[in-house]
Amino acid sequence: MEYNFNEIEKKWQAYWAEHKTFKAEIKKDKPKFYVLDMFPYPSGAGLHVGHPLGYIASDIYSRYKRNKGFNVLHPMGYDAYGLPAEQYAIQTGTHPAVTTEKNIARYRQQLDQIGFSFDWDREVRTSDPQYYKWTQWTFIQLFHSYFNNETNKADKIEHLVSKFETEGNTNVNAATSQEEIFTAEDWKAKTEFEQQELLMNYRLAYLANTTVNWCPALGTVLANDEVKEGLSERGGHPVEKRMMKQWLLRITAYSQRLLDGLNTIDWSDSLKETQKNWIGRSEGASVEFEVKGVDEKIEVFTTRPDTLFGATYMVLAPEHELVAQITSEEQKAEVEEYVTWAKNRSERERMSEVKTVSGKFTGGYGINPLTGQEIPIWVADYVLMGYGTGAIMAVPAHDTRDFAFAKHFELPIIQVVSQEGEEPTDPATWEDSYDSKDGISINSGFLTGMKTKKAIKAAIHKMKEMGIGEGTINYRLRDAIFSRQRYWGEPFPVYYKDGMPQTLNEDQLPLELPEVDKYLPTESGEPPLARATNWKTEEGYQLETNTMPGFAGSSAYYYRYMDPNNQNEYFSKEAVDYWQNVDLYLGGDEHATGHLLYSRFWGMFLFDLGMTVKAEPFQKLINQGKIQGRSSFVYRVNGTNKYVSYGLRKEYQTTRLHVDISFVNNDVLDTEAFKAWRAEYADAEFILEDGKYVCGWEVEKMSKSKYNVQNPDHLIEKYGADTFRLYEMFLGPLESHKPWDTNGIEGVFRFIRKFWRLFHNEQNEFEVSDAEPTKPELKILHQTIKKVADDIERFSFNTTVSQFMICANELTDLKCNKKAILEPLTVLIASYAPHIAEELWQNFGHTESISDAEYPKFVAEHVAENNFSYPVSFNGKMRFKMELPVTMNPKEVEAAVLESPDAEKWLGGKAPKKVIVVPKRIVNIVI
RNA sequence: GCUCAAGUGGUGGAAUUGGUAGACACGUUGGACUUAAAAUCCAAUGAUCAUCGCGAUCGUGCGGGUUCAAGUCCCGCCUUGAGUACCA
Repeated sequence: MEYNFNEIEKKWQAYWAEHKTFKAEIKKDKPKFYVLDMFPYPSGAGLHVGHPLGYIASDIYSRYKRNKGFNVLHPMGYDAYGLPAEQYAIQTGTHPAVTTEKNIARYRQQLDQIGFSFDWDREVRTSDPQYYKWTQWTFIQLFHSYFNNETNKADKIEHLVSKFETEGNTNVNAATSQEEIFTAEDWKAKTEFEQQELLMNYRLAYLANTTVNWCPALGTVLANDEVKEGLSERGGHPVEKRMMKQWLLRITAYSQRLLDGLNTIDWSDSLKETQKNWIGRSEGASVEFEVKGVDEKIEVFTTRPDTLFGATYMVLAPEHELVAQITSEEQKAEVEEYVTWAKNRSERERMSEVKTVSGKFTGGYGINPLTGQEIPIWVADYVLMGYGTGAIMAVPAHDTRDFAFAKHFELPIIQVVSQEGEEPTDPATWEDSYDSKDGISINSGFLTGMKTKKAIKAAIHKMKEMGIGEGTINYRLRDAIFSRQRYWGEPFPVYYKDGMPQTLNEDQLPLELPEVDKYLPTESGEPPLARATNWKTEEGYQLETNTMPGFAGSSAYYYRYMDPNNQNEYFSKEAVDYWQNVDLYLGGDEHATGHLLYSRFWGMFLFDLGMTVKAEPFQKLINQGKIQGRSSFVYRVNGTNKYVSYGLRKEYQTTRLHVDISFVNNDVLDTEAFKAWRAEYADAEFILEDGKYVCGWEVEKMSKSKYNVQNPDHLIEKYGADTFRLYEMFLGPLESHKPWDTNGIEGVFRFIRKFWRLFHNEQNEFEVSDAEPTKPELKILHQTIKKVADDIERFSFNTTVSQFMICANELTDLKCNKKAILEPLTVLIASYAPHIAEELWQNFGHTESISDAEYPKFVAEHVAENNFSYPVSFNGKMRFKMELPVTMNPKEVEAAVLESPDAEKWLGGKAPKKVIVVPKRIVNIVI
């Protein structure tokens, strides 16, 4: 074999490992560059061709930056805690640590054979006590912190306590769920238990009784981002709402900073948009409504205080605390029944019934503070307890949902917004609500005649004056539920003393995950950790039995990589001062609202503690697209065991069946392999076209059940890692989703062998010449130097591969085997195909790794041309080309073109109306 | 429903600032080499028309518009994918 990739690749992988070629160290004289991949969860299935796509791109970028003179940090590790290993443990009794270890070994072996430039000395695993010690440590800091809205950052809870001792909470502006105002005397009068309970309303990590997403099948609660369409993201099990006492992180305190920070980072617009929507900021006003005959006020949130005059009824969420108090005797039974029904529905049921209107009248009345009018109070599940205050004023004329509700229950509708110069019509005749963000107030007392924007301001001003409301900002973002009733996660560094949670001392960390007899909840429904014997502190206090969620360990691993073996602190000041933050982060977009939001929050908190130097952890972020499978199909003639070829299938009644892509080559089925596949196909008969059985195909998700999984191990065995790397990049733009084409890899394999032949004679001996390069040879080299650098910088990896092909084709045509050309070319390709590059580099006589080589300098003269071939268009249509010196000015070009015989033919004797000359681009003649 | 992204040959895709549409590959067809196959090399390959070695017309989802010039910018639609789901 001429190009023995197997031998070459093994040789260089061993070399890199042995010489620790990619070990990153702080080098203050060199600029740093931190390239990070989202670390994988090591699943049992191993990698398929989709997984390494991002790793290859980031590896190319890392190697390129290294050649460009940067000190590159490019680490890898494992997000080792997770549900699959635990589910497997429940079924088989195998400890999740064992499964995880095994899967990691397999991942490592698969990663190694692709030839990545990771610094493996920096590997982290979230399930390693030396790692999760710092996850626990951060939790303790969060517990002892609150968010000061005055300084807009986290502060020590002790500072808050001393304030309470001197002046109570009257002047405290903090992110809190504490509503009640108290004085210093009140504070001092409280028992320690009461004080601790109150502080929970301020802590950034706090314990609270709250509505959670409970997943019975997984036996745990889930965070909002772990629930997709009412089902658990992992496993797709139904999720329901439940009240439970849980740990939460007060991420909502950072809502505004999380929003503002988006303007400072280089992420895709769509990802920023997703985060913006998830944070969901809306400006509006809170308004108090008095309740007739009850000494309570209902606070509502509205974005349209200008429509207050159109509020004809109010709605409380079924869970609203005032429902029982407001409900009249006559309505009591009905309302109670409704509330019970609404509370007991699963999320999925609730969502599928979005279009059906339901609700009950409570019998109570609220008083419109501006009109003094009594309006009925309803309870309905279209109002959510989780947003705003869980109560609304309904303006049916101008809100779609209120309109539908009012129509259904025949409640009055009053129009209060109109368009300028438009006559108001009778709302009773409307088909839809009039949702105008931009109009003129009508029927609205002092607001009448004002434009919406002004009316909103005026309404807020008036309400403030009356002391019934004020302008407020609401966020959709909810605090993150941080407890999981699972085994395989970080234990909380928390114990309970007299019913109140206390944190362990930092010197007691890590609190290691205990052994349990079964990975299931106890008989009494407590989490698995309750099974651990003596799960108590030395003093005998009960330790927390919940564990932390998946995002705990992944929220700051990027900082730990900077100093992964530090025994004394999370990471040293020196390390973080040098490495700062991640310059380039690559990963899937499924983490848009989970990991990427929690990480930013976690990073901001560490920044507030003064531990880091950048508020945003990931400066540039790229989401690589998914690689889809290309499924193949056979067409079985119904009721027979005959299979008809794709082109003839219309002549029969057929059923389309997936067939394993390993039996299919260029859409032609290996019928013998197919017959051998399964017993039921052993006697299969085929109706062929042109002597072949042609399969149909479709692009689908890559999955086992569709028999379209491409295994990287097989491809690397067949073509080598360098070809595999090049082909993954050649498939298309990094960020777009694209199908894996089984056939295309052959073309890249052809290219790499062609490339190899440039350096070798017919006996496959390395042979390059010392001759001076010619102008065309220098031209293609320098074009390539420029194109490759430009394309890598803009993450256009597919076009770089094309350029390598163009370059190799051209040098082959020129029969160029000159060292002066091929040696720099080797450096250019080193980031994409590192093994072959190292081998050739060594043959040139180098003793150092090519990763230390300098990226070749681009010399513009080499690509400069004396002439430019002008495309000449007539009325925008290209008709002919004309070669002219680049030194000609537009006037001269125009003259030269008009004089040419070609132009004469197209002009047909007429004088051109206008001639446009763009130097070195185009000539356009208008006739 | 709302938000975002994307629609270019038989296929993956290229065209970076409005300036030669289809680079580079795959596939297909024909040819060379070979006992044969593989490998390799050469040629053709958007569609239609053509007195097919001159050429012409059409062509980047659809319909308009701006411009000397539009795949690229603007307006309206269609389709696909993703996210979100009563957010007041």
